Amino acid sequence: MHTYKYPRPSVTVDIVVYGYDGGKQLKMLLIERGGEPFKGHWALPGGFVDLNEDLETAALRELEEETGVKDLFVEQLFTYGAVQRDPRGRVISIAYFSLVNLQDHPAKASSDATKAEWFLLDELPDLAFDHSEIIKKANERLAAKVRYQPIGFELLPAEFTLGELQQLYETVLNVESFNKRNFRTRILRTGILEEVGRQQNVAHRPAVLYKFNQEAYQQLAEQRDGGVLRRALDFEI
Amino acid sequence: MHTYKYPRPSVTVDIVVYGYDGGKQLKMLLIERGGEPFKGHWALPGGFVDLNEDLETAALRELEEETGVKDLFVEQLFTYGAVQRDPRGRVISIAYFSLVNLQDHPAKASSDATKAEWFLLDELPDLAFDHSEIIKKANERLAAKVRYQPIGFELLPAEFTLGELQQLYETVLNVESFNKRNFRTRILRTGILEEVGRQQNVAHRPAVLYKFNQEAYQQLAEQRDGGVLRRALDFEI
DNA sequence: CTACCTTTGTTTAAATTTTAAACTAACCAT
DNA sequence: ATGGTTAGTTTAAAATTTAAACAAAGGTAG
Repeated sequence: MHTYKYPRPSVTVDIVVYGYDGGKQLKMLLIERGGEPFKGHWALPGGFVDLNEDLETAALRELEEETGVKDLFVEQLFTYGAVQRDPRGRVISIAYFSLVNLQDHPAKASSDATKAEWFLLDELPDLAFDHSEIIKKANERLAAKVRYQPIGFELLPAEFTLGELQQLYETVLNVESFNKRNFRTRILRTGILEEVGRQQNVAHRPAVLYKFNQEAYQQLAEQRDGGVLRRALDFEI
Repeated sequence: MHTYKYPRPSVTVDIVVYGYDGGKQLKMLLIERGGEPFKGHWALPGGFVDLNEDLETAALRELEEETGVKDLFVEQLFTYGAVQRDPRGRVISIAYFSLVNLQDHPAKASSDATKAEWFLLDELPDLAFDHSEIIKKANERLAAKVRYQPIGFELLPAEFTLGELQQLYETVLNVESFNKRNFRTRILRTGILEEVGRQQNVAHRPAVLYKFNQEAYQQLAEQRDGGVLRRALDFEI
């Protein structure tokens, strides 16, 4: 038992993980809750923060415990602390956000969660707590992020074509399709792509395969104003 | 006394408030700590969250208690939870962020704080806890925010000239001076300004006075992609 | 009252960038 | 060989941006 002079809230983390498999829609990783409250409901992976671990560490630990998904980068999304958001009492939750390649991150339930599954974004079930609100914010963040940071590094296979990269952008931005010629020239001029070969065995002119140039990608990701990239994508969006 | 089955962290809020008075630099509101730890050191206003108040409410309450500053809009910045960030034990702090007009928000110390003062941004003293890190993040957020949201509503007097608005942008972005003619046309075409009269008694051609068009301003502030505004400012930055 | 100073505000032509049409290339299947 | 399909290039017209030159509206000094 632990005793304090003043009352204290519980603190949890929740993790919003987007997965991509090359298709026209993103997926999201959810768990089915094995305990009360909301037993049997779907929810974001997450749980209580240990006193001797940092917040991000807690997020990664809970995610792996509940879904088996690991080896990913997370970024902080928002902290939810409405007085009544959890029926167990005052619980403040720091939400995290991540993008992964679906092939490398299968979901397998364990411990607290009875199931862990990838859901298509427009087929999400009803969610426990205020998790719908968290996901709404995450969607906004993702749409905003795309505009000032490069995406793809975590979502695509190591080598990919410009067509695949464009498909990803169209998926994330939920746009029909933007001009292929211009996407090409603009993305290439950012310098984040490096040619690594050509497609094999396709029934048409083989596309050039690219990989991300780590250094240029990193630089774009860090410059928070996103000038080059924004200008590169500021069309048809 | 309050007893729990598992240990719990303390939860605080910290508030980064920027003030503007028409000059070439922004100011920031700090307090001198009246109690341990870091007694006598300067720090961001802030304090413990009550269990029956929302996070934002706690931020506004602590700010008013410590500095007398009230009636402002805050937005969440980031949550700091490193294990060793506070010598008193595990303390997780949700940082908030705000912009105010200095004329309307004088600082007057009270309660926990012995002093409350506005500091020029490049003359900040050494700070308690990890507050320097918080301010660094706030500065980044401010610079990023300017690019996709209109600013000025909270920072300028009700009526102002285009010159004053431009001065503000130059101050916030920390740029020398950008093209006056283009600033004019770009800002005007966003439709966020409304003419309300002319300057009086100035030793030169009097400038037109503007106020923000609430509706148009609000709309720009909400559309998270910031298209119009970004294009309006994407020059010389 | 006049000349002049300062800052505001407008017009516009040249430079740059964007857009998308037309075209060319590469591969497989039949 | 021919056709189907997707990849990739060239380029001229359209749109936008940039900044030079200029005009306007006050106050002030003599």
